Amino acid sequence: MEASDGHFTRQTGPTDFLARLSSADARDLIQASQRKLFARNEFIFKAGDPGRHVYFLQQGRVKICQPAPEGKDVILWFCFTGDMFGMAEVARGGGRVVHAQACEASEVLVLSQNELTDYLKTHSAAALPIMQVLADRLRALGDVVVNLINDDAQTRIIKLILRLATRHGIRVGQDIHLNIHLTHQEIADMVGTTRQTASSVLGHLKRQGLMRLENRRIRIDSMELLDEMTNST
Amino acid sequence: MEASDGHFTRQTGPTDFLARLSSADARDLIQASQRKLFARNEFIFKAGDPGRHVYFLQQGRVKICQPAPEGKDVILWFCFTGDMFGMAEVARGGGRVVHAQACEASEVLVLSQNELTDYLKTHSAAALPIMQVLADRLRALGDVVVNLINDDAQTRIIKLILRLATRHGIRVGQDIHLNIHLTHQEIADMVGTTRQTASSVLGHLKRQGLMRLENRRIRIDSMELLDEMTNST
DNA sequence: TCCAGAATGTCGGCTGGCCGACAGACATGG
DNA sequence: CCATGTCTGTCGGCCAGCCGACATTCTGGA
Repeated sequence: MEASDGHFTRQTGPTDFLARLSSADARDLIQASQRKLFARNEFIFKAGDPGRHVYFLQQGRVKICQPAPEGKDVILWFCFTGDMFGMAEVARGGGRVVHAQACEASEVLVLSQNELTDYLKTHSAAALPIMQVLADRLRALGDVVVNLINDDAQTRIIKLILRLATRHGIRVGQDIHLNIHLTHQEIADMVGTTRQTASSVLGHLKRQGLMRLENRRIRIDSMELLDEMTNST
Repeated sequence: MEASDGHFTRQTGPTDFLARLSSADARDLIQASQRKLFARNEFIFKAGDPGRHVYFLQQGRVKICQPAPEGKDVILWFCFTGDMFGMAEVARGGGRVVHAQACEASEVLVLSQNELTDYLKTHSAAALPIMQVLADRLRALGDVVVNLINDDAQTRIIKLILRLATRHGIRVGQDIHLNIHLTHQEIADMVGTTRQTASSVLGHLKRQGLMRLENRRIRIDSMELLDEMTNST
């Protein structure tokens, strides 16, 4: 068991892009870019915007979600300190297809497309980490797709929690804390169910003592037991 | 390569990686890599393999699918002539999580991880097209996720067909031909339904004169009408 | 050319989970 | 510290789509 639902290792998170750059490359990136601040819930960009900038999250938390016709936005992933986002549209061209919204007050570095290509010309070693981030997300989305296709609502929710825990969880004593403010509605939207179903599944898990929600933040009591529920019931 | 210029948005296919390289870069890539042939249905790699090589499809068609616990493989996407695949694991490290299987006799260029990094050092302009390919797939998977979450079976199937047509369709007279051999089962697996439901939806569409299946290959009579069915019924 | 194995068409029963509805519990900013 | 709007728990009715089963058609390899 090596891949998707395995156990977690790095604290820096597999998503910490900035940490992967050499310190010289990171310094130059900071120098080449412009610093910007965003308030909680503010949009950094929205679907439909031109999309000529890449962002690096220096501090804070950002939610990437893709709007669907009837206002049902789907949360694709979260960005944490060190993460890069907005890259896809810059590389590929065309406008934004997703929103990027600050979950809390956040500080980002902004680089225009031209600045990025210039930077890459002189810092070719930075290309690989970028590919890594993209590759990593590709794999994560692949898992999501498989999950959506094969699993029932309860399993989807459990696997979502495990995915988040693996990527963003912090061990606190016996527990694992997820420092993401999530409503049942948002969980449902990430997993393709209704709020009601999500509520009932989460209630069920809570009653089994597998996890809690404290102030809309997930606390996991036992990854192992949660994982087991995946193949049964 | 050609995919003749009809009324289509993008011709060369957004997926044609090799076409995006400068001719010098492409030449060097071919020189640095090793040529390999695969028979129809042969696996180029399987989930669990080490995954230290990138592949460039010179000729043929390759199916990328991710295995799920109970043997229900999910087809994530297809690669056509000029496409790159196997990049994600090379960039990210870790074993393969997907299978790559030749849909027909295919010819690929193989590059080891080291050869790739060496190549990128001397051909830094090639980094951007790689990012483009990854970004493009990321976006495609995002669409799939939203589609899976929001739409019912019929709409999912129609949108799948439209996606494939947009990316890989070839205009032939009034029709658009999709040169991909697909069984109902495979369509169902891409879209998260059962074979029976897929059969019935496809039968329905055929009866409406919106599309046909000739020798397991999709022929679309009217993209417009198909598209309309997306928002109704 | 022929034939076995694969793919398709279709039916009915059954159920997971959607939908609407509402009461109670928070949490947050004034 | 309170009020209000948001979030959570839970219920019952209902239906899209799953499942199993079967007959029929197709097709690709020998």
